Amino acid sequence: MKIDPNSNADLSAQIAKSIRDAIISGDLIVDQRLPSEAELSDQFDVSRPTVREALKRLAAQSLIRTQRGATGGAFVNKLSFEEAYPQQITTSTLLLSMNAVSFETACEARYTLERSCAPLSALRRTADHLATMRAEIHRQSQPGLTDEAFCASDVAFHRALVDGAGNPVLSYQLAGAVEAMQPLMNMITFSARDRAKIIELHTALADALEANNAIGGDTALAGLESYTTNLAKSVMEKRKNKA
Amino acid sequence: MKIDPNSNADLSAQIAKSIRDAIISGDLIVDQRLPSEAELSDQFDVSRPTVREALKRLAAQSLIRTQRGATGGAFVNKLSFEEAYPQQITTSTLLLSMNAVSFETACEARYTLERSCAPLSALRRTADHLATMRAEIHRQSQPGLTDEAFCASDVAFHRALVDGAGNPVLSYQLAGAVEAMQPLMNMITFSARDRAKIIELHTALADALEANNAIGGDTALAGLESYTTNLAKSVMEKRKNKA
DNA sequence: TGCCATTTAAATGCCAGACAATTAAATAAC
DNA sequence: GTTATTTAATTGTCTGGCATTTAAATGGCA
Repeated sequence: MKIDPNSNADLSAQIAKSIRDAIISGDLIVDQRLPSEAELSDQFDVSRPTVREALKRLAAQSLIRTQRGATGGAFVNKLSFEEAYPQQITTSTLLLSMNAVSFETACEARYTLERSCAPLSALRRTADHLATMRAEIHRQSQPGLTDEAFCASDVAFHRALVDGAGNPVLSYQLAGAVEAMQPLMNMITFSARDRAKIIELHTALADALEANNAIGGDTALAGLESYTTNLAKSVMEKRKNKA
Repeated sequence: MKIDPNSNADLSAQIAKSIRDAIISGDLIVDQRLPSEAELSDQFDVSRPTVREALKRLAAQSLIRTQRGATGGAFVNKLSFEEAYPQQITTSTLLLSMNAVSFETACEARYTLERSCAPLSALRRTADHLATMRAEIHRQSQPGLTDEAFCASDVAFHRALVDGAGNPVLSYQLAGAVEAMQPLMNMITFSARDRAKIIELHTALADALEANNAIGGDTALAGLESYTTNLAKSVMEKRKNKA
């Protein structure tokens, strides 16, 4: 583990990279204890605060966890899907909002990915997944629901669909695509008629999955995509005309 | 921006969360300058090193960038797809290796997602994408190629396929799924016959995309998936018998 | 006036040393 | 043998300082 004095990166960034590489390459394995901060400062020939900054960088990526006390220290963290989810969602959300991704582009990505999960979900969804979807459909039909709550429920519904495929890698990769849409969806005002149509398509989707009907699921998702896209388009146009 | 003294999290973690929330909510916008480290220590009533640890956490997530000098400071960073790619890939790779995800599961996720991109790619791929795919096919047929280089070229080929869909959100979401497979693929030894078969399927795929033939592309990808899965299965069995 | 060199000030990068808080293990007391 | 106490190791935090970088302010000069 050495440091390049010619690099123009911060010392803490270089140290973090060095340790990160060791984790990725397998030189440091899960639950292995890193040297103490004092030892690391010696090894890298930097001060303890600098080492700490490096460790915080790694902690921010959930690559290590720290424990205080006598047998404490920094340990290589077993990155779990649960931990990775929120990061994935945060990053995806910021990517969309900061890069002015159009509603169409984001929507296309989301539905393209979801439609690829639907056949697997039709095959493997459990009763639990179906129950979640039905519950969310029921919530969506509540009259007093705010637009935001409606969108949140929509996300929960679609997450259940994705999880139904029974592939954690797939669930992880899609978490960003599905959840990051919510801020965009929140910009839309849903009329009672809009909601009824969406609920109808959600019901058709749940029915298809319950019947292990992959083609029906795909049809419903395709319908949702075109309906959502058109809805967004008309809302945007109305807003433009007003302004 | 306040801190909860009852939380058992590090001060630097709390401060990082506070600033991160401000960025996500839009209270801090892209390129906006954060208060200086000294000002932040005053505002949060902590020392400068603690503030710095918080800022390093945010820097590790590419949420801020820092500049030295008179008009320097920490600025909200415009998170770009280019920056997000490596993080996504690192996280995906570690998730697979640390959670003992089976080859089948990872492979299924990868090909499921890729097959969803193929129709769009058949529609929109540019000459550039096709050229990249052809070049990688050519590289794959070089006799002296190591298994690792073969896999790396495989990844590049599939990235071109995904990028051909012309949807940056899709490219980003799939980067993890495609690239994270490489360490798993590297565990396989490819015989000349294996490579020939894979190159044949790659060629069929490129031909289909060139002809805007979505169905042909899907067929080739399905063939690739089953061939890869079976290949991995037989390699694993051989290894098991040896041991 | 206009241009160039110098100085200055503000900010981050880094360091040394110290103390507080936490925790497990070693030790002592009963 | 069990419980209470002490001890030592480690991270968390603070104070204060110096080095480095950079843009802007200043000053000198034509």
